[in-house]
Amino acid sequence: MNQSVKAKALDRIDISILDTLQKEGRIANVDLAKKVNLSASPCIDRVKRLEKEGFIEGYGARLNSGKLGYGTAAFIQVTLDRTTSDVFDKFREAVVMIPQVAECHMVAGGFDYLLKLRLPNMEAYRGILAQIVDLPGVAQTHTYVVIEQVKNDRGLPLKYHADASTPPN
Amino acid sequence: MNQSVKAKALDRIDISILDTLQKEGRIANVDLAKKVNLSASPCIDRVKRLEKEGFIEGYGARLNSGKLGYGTAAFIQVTLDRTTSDVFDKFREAVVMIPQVAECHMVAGGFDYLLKLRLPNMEAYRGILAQIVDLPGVAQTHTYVVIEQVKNDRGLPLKYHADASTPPN
DNA sequence: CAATTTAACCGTATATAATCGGGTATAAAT
DNA sequence: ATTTATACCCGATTATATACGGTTAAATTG
Repeated sequence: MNQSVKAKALDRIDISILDTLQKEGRIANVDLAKKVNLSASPCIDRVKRLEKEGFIEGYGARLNSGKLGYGTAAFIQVTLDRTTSDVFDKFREAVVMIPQVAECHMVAGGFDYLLKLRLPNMEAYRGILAQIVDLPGVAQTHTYVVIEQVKNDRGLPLKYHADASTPPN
Repeated sequence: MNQSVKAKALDRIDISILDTLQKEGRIANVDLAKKVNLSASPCIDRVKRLEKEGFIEGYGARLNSGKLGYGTAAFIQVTLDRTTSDVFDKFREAVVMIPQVAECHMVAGGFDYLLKLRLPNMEAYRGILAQIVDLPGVAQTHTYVVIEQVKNDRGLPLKYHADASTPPN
């Protein structure tokens, strides 16, 4: 009983709903129902359940980053000078405030944090790097500029397993 | 005239719509209209226009990856053995076929590709790494396992600039 | 500067979809 | 075998999306 809402195993219809919604988040419930071979009522009940149980966290429009002034992406590896808990906390607190930092991951192996940046162009990079370097505890950074997006996440590869029910938490 | 559909500059209402939709992709048009101080008709007209002009590429549900069996993330740096065009092509073609590869970026600086993986757990990593290493042209790899997600992309930091209209392509 | 054109908007009417309640069949439990 | 629970379908009601016609304001033009 660790979840706020009891979550039973997902059946193949649930998986199909999730898979459809992660690709077509604004599909009409009527159409979603057809797709998963249900009538409208049980279909929307399932969607509501999946939302309440936390499998669906929300919905969002996928925007064209290039057309909106964020056509350039870069990754920055960050190493902190001392690995004490409060240095980490201060860095985290500060880095999340920078809007251009799209993602920040704490990683094991060689350095401490991996940041993903979204920028209008390479000129903008200068300013952002200055900000990153001045963040509390930063010892050194290494930048990798993205030349080409070969594959871009369009959701989880969901599959239904009858045997071992979908791996929990 | 490089766009398939002529796209005029976005005004502050367009930006507000995009910003709302990237966070609440399934908001009712009526409510979206209220939020941006419009009535329903011009609001839905704008949304349709933003879709047609390609600012909005689609909609998707945000799923809880942990609860769906993908609680572990890792980044893999990949260096290819020869940097000829057909080696790159073959690698690309093969890497996109692996479902666990959520993202693949070609990068400048030190190595060639940066992959982001989504995995159920660390055991699954063994199998995937074997696949990656066996991909055509792969000379060496280096893995960074994500310990903690400090910040996770919730969309672009959109802002309206009256002066220089939103940076184009 | 007045007339015309254009663009964006609003309100209303209609079509479509979401939602709710009632009833049924199936499967599990007693 | 009976009861209970679960998941489903159907139809009625409510809400929302959409299409249409008219209005205003700004920009353009004579």
